[in-house]
This record gives sequence, C-alpha cells and structure tokens, in this order.
Amino acid sequence: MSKDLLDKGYEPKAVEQKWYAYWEKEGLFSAADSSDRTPFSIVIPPPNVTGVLHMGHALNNTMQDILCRYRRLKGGNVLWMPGTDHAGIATQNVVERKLAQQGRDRHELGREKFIEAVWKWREEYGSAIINQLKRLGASCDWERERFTMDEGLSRAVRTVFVKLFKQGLIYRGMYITNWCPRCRTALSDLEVEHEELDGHLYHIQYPLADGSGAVTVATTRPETMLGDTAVAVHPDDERYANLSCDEVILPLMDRKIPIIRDAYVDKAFGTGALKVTPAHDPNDFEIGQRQKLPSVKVIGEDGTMTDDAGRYTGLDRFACRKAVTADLKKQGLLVNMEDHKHGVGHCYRCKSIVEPNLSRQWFVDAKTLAKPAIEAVESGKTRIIPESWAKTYFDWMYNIKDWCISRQIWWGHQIPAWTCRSCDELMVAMEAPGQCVKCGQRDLIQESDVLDTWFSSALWPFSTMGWPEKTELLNTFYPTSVLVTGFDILFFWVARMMMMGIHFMGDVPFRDVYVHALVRDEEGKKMSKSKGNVIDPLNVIDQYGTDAFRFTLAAFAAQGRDIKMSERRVEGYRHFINKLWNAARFSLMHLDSGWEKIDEAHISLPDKWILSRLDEVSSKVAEALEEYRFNEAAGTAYQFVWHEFCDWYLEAVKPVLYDQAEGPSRTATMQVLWTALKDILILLHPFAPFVTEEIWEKLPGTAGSIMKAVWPQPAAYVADIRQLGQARTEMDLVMALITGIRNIRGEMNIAPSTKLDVAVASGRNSVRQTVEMHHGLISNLARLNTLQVQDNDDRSATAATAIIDDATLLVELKGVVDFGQEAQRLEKEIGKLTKELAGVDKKLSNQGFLSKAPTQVVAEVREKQTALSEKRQKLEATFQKVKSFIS
RNA sequence: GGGCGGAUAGCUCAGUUGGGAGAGCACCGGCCUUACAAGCCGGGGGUCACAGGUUCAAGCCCUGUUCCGCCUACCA
Repeated sequence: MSKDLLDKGYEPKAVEQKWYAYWEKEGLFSAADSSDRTPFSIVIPPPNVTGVLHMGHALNNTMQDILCRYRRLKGGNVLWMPGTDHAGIATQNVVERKLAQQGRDRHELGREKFIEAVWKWREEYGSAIINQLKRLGASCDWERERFTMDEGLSRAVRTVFVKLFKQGLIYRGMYITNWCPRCRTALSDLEVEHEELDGHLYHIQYPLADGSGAVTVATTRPETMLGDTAVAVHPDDERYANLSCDEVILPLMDRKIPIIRDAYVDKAFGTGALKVTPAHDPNDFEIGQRQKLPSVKVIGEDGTMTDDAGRYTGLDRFACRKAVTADLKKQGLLVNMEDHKHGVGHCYRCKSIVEPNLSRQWFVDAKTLAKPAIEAVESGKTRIIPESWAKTYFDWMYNIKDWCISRQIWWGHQIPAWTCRSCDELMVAMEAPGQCVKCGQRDLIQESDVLDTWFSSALWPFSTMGWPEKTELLNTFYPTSVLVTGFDILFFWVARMMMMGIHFMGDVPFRDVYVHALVRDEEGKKMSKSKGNVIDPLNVIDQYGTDAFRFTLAAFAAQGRDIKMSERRVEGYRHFINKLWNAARFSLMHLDSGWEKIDEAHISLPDKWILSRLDEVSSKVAEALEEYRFNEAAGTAYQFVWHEFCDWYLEAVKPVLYDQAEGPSRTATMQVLWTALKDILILLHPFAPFVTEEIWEKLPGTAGSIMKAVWPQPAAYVADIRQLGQARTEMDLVMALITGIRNIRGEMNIAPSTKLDVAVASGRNSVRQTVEMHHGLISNLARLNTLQVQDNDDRSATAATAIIDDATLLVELKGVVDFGQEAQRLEKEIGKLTKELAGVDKKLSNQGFLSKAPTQVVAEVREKQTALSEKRQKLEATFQKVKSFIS
C-alpha cells in the first residue's frame, strides 16, 4: 500500500498556485531559440493593458494553452509569445477618467506629463491581465513578454512607417474620416460601430436663385445643410433637365450654391435631388472632389458648430439640428418630416455618435498590401479554419479601403514625421532630423498625431521576435504555427498582420488561423456589462477550479458555434475532475512503484483491452487537437476516462488487487493500471494541467514535472499489438453479457445484493471459451452466484432470457421474481426487435437496393437481418414458454 | 442591400467521405457494492424546422420557405 494517499476530494486552490509557481521557476514554459526539436509557435493576441480577463480571453487562451501543452508533450520546441497592447484610445480614456476624478484633465498636464502619467498607470495596473492569464494556467514564455510600446517594438514601428512612406504606401492628405467628437480623434472605418436608430428624413426646399421655384432635398442630418456647397441631380433626370436657373439659395445661410449633375445621385430616391456637404459626408466629399466644389466645415472637432455655421456657431451639433429644423419650419421650407430608420456610426471606444469630418490624416495604401495577403490565403500558404471565415476575409480584402492610421491622441507611437517651420518641408525618418533637408533650418516640429493601435499590433508576429534584427528566434519560429483568435478582430488584426508580415518578412505570419466563436451567456445572449449578464472567469475559477473551467470551455468549443456558458455546466466538469482524482486515489492505494515494462505474458483481458483503447483514444485526441476540434478531443478523453477506464477497467481490476495473491498476473495488472493512469494524466494534461500535475507528483515512478512527459504510445508497451485487437472482441462480448445481466436485474427489480445464477448458451466454441476463461470477471461484475456454460438451448423454465450476439443469456429467476413481469419484459423486447427487423426487411426487398448498393453494405444488412430474426425467434420461444408457465 | 451561421430528446448541444440517431444535464426506478452520493447500476424520451428534389438509400447533397442570431454596406 502506498503511504502517499490522496485526500478524499480534489481541492484546486492551493494546488493551482503551487504548480504554476513551480512551472515558472523551473523554466518549463521556455522555448529554445533554436533546437533539434520540431518548432511550434503561437503569438498571443495581446490583451489591452487596461484589460480585465473576460470569457473571450479565457476561451482564446485556454485553446492556445491546450495546443502548446499538447505540442510540448509531443516533444516540440514550443514558443508561446506573450505580451500586452498599449491600446491607445482605451488606455488614454482610462487615465483621463482617473484624472477627471481628481478634477484635472490632460490639457492642464500637458502632453509630456500626461504620457508619464500613463506609463505610471501601466506600471501600477498593467500586469493585472497577465496575472489573470497565469491563473488560467497559460504556459506563456513570460521571460519574453513584450509590450507594443516597448523600446524594441517602437523601433519596429518606426522602421515600418519610414519604409512604407518611402515606398509610397503611406501618404498624408485632407480627407473625410470618421471623427469621434468625444475622443477628438479620427477613427478608421473599422472602429465605427453601426447601429440602426429611429431618425427622421427631413425634406427641405431650396428656392431657385431666380425665384422661379424650388428644389426639394432630403436629409437625415439637417444641420449639415449649413455646409452645403451644391445640390446634385442625376444627369439623365428629366425632371431637372430644363431648369430655368442653375443655382439655389441655401436657406438659413442665404448663400447661392450651384445645381450640379452627378451620376452618383439615385433618381429613384426621394425627389432625386441631393444636398452636397463635402466636409461632412463621405459620398459628398467624393462628389466635391469630382466637381471641384468648395468644402465648408460647419461641425468642429468637439462636436459644436464652427464659425462658418452662421448664427448657429457654438451650438452643439444636436442642439443645432433642433434649431435648424425649427427655423426651417418657421420659414415654411421644411415640407415634410418622415420617420426613418438608418444606420448611425458610433465610436467603438466611447459609443458617441461619429461625425464624418474633413481633416488632414495619414493613410496606408491598403489595396496594394492586400493583394499578396489575398493570394496567400487563396494558395493555402495560410489556412483559415473554419473555412467559412476565409470567405469573409476575402470579401473584406477585395473591397478594402485605405487605412486611416493617424489618431489625434497622445498615448501611442508618435508619427515619425517632421515639418520645417520655415519652408514646410515634410520629413519622415527614424529619428528627428537635425535640420531641414531642403532649406537647412533647424526649426522643425514633429507631427503630433500618434498611430492607430492596430498599426503596432499588425507587426506583432515578427516585432516580438526581434525584427528588424535578423534573430535566431525569427529564424526558428517565423512563420508561426497558428494564430488563435476571435472573429471580431479578423479585419482589425489578422488581415493587417497578413499584409505587414508578407510585406516585411516575405512570408506569411502564420500557417493556420483558427477562428473561434463567442462565449455567450446561458441564454445565448452576448455578455455585456449593461445587460448585467457577465460571468467573470476568475469567479468561476475560484468556485470550481481552473481545470474544470478549462475543460468546460474545451468541451463546448465546437467549430463555428458559439459557446453558451453557465456555472452549472462548469459544475458538471468539476465532477469529472473529481472523478479523475478519485480514480487516482483508488489506484494509488494499490500502487507503490512505477514500471518500465509490462509483463506481457501475464496480462489479463481487461489489461489488454484498456491498453488497446488507450492506444486508440490517444491517437484520436491527438488527431482532433491537430485539427482544432477541441470539443471532440475533450469529449473523447472524458468518455474514455470516465466510462471505460473508471466504469469498466477499475471495476474489473478490483478483485485482482483486493483478493488475488501476489504473483506474476497480479503484478502485470498493477503494471497496466500504472501505465494506464500515467498515460491518462498525460492525455488530460493539456486540458487540466493542474490536477494532472498534482496526481503525477503523487504517482510513484514518475520523476519531475508532467510537462516533461511524452504523449502516450501504449502500443509500445507490448510487442505483439495484434493480441490487443483480439482482446477487444472478447472484452466486447464480456461487457455485453454483463450489461445484459444487469439489464435484466434492473428491469426485474432484483436487488444488487441478490446474487444470481446464470447460464450462457452458445453453439459457438469461441463464445463458450471466452465465457469460461473470464468466468470470474463476469461473475464479479454481474454479481453472480453461479455461471454455467452450455452448448445447447436446454434451459430452466424459470429463467429470464436475453440474446447477446451468438449467446443466449439465461438468468435464473426462481424465487426471485414473478413471471408476469418477465413476460412483459420479453414482449417489450420483441416489439422493439420486430420494428427494427421490419426496416431491414424493407431494405432487402427493395430491388434497387440489392442491385445498386455496394455489395459490402448489402452483406452487412443481410447479416443484420439474420441476427435480428434469430434473436427474435429465440425470444419468441422463450416468451411462449414463460406464458405457458404463468397460465 | 449583400453575406454567413443556426433550427436534432424537456434543456444545452455532438453527429467530416450519404448506409446503425447520440452525449451531458434534467426526469423515472434501484443501490451508502471496501476510489468517488461531486458516486454506482438500469430505464423512458426524437416526423432530425417546413415543402419539394437528387439517390437503391438523406439529419447529412440540391432548391425554395419560415423563424432566430451574427457580420458587413456610401443611398441622402
């Protein structure tokens, strides 16, 4: 007996802390810069420094950790590169809010001091999310942790910026962009969230300049009319073909503006006349460019009306809308106002309504960079999994627009561009130029804008590995093996990494992109603070343990399907973890050493069977993991451990361990039990790292961490693998017989404590032999008093019957049960069989089936027909006997 | 407007070359059997959304319909 017994139940808390610290201390997460072992690499989607671990992180990182731990067990040199993202706007907002609490703001501090304050904030709070990832068990190579604003990555950012500028792939210009008046910065198209809102469509009359009439335009944003510089109609629109005048008077502003013809206008919409505001609408901006119209900016950067807004100057944009509408009404120019639903853009960070606004911004020529990134996925150099996401990727990439990368905030990578104050020359360089390259003046000012956060994230797969240096790390681990990510950042991040990776590294950033689903609440709703349905992963971990939580995530992570999370589900998997714990507890009661080899000559049927199953299951789990079918991997392991190892193997082994005298066959069973438990721990380790490590330590004969173990190869334990296959057939029969007896016991309400007398009749030698050989096993698991084997149908009239394959099971009921009940049971069974048989008969009477189906399929169905009808015949005979016995 | 995904047992969902409809939970019955009552043994339960089509054979392939969810878009 082992001295080192496990406690009665598994207590995760202390165990988790202990092992995580140990793993880190022992450097078990460290990748080798170069090695003979097969490289496997993942870069973490860097969470925001402001982040708090949510379900999305938990799922995303659990998957990555499962893959990494699996590859280590497979002998790989694994790099899981961790880090955090400086998250420009988000972080700036957080620090600004903190300042606001002290009644201060960033302008009062000034840029330099404010940035200092952000760094300080980061020092203090920035590692929260990292610590939370550790609680999840994430086996990242923490010594290599990076930050998108650290020295090396900032240099990579500048290098990329300068190169792209020199290649003409970055440019600066006055364009219309999405503007958040709250954050006071431009946003990329992706950073705008569209939401359907109930608004109005305002129909406004613009009088013709010669007083001969009016043109009616329609708009959802009447305040923008103050900046109108034209009214456009379609060139073919007959309604406007013969106007007496080419100008209208812009109401409220009393400005003459031209009527122009532009094919963009949809004749069928409204009156067919469109007001054109080049400074505040992207389409109007384009019309303005085409038609050389002036732009009048009437909404300012803070969302209030500018000096060009006439008497509305200084009004908030929404107040202005009301005022304009009221004034138009007064003048009788608002001819109609109808309800209108339309999509309104909101800032993805602060949810304010976004204004399209004209400003000078920096852009990346995305179309050029997208081409090779499309090609890489089309050619399969990078696989997107599940495949359906590839289509989404293509759709976006084919229609990609230039990427606005400048942000008017302070926290981020300041754009490395300088302007000469005397001659206006623009210089882009790695470091501040000493003097103007054109006029030699020394008075230069740096561009105040910073780069979009996603600009630095786009470089993540190579910047974290030391680029632009040519490092050993890049050489070993780039392209990375797989990127695991949610679909919500497919465009934000994945597409841009593809573009930058290919452009600067000459190769794709990852071989596979695995796109996982969303974690939702119990009812399938998106979790959100406002709905109050957020489940905190840390809370779940506290309550149920990390392993149970991870197993739940894996078990429900079917490809392409969202995960509905609830604590009740986690509870179910906590039961599983506990089951494993207790199986180990049982095993450890009987094991006091480990073994290198198994004494093949003395292993029993259940021993062979479990080794054979272990072999199958470990390959199946491996295969599933390699294809990112996490749910299948987890489900297979779960089913095997609980319902095969625990329910059958451990039960089968009990009599040997408890009752059998010491000797070679008892030792052989102990060897197999040890081996099976050891391999099960390894198999489960990627999913449940903590409990498996804890048991591993207690298991005799294992040295060091389970993280250094090798993925199971049970077939290697026996020389002759074929005997394992034969064992499967025999064990299947044994299990079927036992189940058959238990079934009768259950159906007939015979107490488990009542030992039964059973006979097995079969015309087949092999069947009789198997039963005789495993007499003890069957008697034990089915709780029998006696077990007879016979080659004929001779039977007691008082026996219950079941047909198992080629065997007839006769369970003696005399004195145990009444026969009316047995007759009922048989009748039910016959009914089932008859139904099943009818289906098979129908198939076999179908000429088409016989002539066209593959012969193998026909043969199978024929066999089934024979088996079923034989079985029915036997049961029918028994039924008649039982009936006659009653009457 | 375009696109994608879903609809299978009371609930949540698996079901990958078209040939047996499954799991977990819940439910019912029986068990404190010396690892585990967070457990063990057994059981009931489904026109695989609807309508067609292809096929000897369809939960699976094709077409259409309904409902739900999501992504995306410059129609004022």
